[in-house]
Amino acid sequence: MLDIRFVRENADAVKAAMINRNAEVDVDALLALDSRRRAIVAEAEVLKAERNKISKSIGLMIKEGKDPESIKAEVREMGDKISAFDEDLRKIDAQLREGLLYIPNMPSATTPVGKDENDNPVIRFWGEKKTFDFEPAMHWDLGASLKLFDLERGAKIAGSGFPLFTGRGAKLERGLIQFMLDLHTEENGYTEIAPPFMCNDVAMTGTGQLPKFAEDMYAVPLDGLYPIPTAEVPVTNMYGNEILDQELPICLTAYTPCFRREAGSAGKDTRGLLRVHQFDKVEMVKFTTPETSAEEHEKLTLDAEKVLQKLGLHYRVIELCTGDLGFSAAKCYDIELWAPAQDKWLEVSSCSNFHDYQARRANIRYRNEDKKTTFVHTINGSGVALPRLVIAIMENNQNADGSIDLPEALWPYMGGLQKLA
RNA sequence: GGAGAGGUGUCUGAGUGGUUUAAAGAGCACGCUUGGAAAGCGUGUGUGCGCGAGAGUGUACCGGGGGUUCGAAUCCCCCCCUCUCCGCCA
Repeated sequence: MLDIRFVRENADAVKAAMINRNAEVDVDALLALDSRRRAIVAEAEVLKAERNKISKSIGLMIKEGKDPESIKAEVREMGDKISAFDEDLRKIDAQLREGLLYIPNMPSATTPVGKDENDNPVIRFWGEKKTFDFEPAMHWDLGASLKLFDLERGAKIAGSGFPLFTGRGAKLERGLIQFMLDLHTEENGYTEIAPPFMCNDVAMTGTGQLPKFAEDMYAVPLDGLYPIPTAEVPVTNMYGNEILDQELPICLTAYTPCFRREAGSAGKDTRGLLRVHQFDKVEMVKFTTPETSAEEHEKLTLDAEKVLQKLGLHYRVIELCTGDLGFSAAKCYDIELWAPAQDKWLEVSSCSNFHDYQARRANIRYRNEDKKTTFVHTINGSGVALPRLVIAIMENNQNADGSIDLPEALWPYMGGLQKLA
């Protein structure tokens, strides 16, 4: 969330940023609450100071054998007033926090201003489009004929959007996960984390899923838990309410399944593995100082790209403009894979710098060079999400006979298997 | 799920209603001392919020939330977590 003091001192900039984001936020209402809050705090604290003084003198009187009854009544009255102030304050604090939790992050100064996804600039391409001397098949047809997954049976036991992988398809999932984790831990310098796959509402609020996006998540109300929509939630919040004494940056990677209700996208991309309710993903998360976060964000994006380069897949990197930027992000690159049968770019990674937005919500701090406690910057990105990666591998590497060549980097992870036939 | 024991600052650990403004020790920082170091001595050492240009000052915080009281780390209620034993279980 934003710092209320920042909002107070930069009200116009905040309002402008919200317009660029297409977000409707009543900044003035929040500032009115804030000034009421400070007025009440000031008044209440004067009373409290006085009460503390008199209470102390009552203690002394008792020790000296004097009768404090007359003063007690007076202080009791004071206490009632203080209680009333505290009650008001509790309400205002809650309203203020709630209001702040619904304000999206300020876009970075380097984030391009734009209205929607059509204004997202392409930053770079890698590789090139593959050409075929036959009509490339869709991944759902390839997957069915090669028996890599069985989406009907997945739908039978859980519902559509819950893929069920079989045989070599299941092994490919496992192999890809291990390939990516090995790459990030052995070459890119990340430490592997195996976190809980469910989180509570505090964690979900810390990274920004709650309170605004509750309907995007599955929930287990009986236990107050949510199956995670991304490893970002447990891995970022593992340092919640802490002052980190480790050297920054901290670079972590984690494999987790991800659960998303995809509310609001019903009927879109419903076929095959394009958009599913449960998928596997390897995530990278960094905790950095404000000074190095921009640089670490660029490096993390390159770390995600390395996965695709090793697999020999054509991709492009785009930068999200202010109108398309995610709620908590200040700056974000999307990496998109080319899928020839789909004839589309498929998003497989979203690499975001959140600045101190999540750190403030989750209360994650470190001591800077002056020993002053400071909010860290958090960065994360997919490295990468599996279903669309699998689609791209299948569609790009297919042969006329319906077989699929596996990228060489995967051979060791597939027990030497080089081709799905 | 049942029974019990715990949760105090960076750490160890005292504190069962009133100069607690949380003892003491360790650690850490700075200073003195020293050829240099250790030891010794001295000083300092939390977080949030309010006010203040600043020095500073007020307030809140002893797992979390409520309550009793003029006054709560301390008493009462609810919850969370850790440990031990029992039960159940991959």
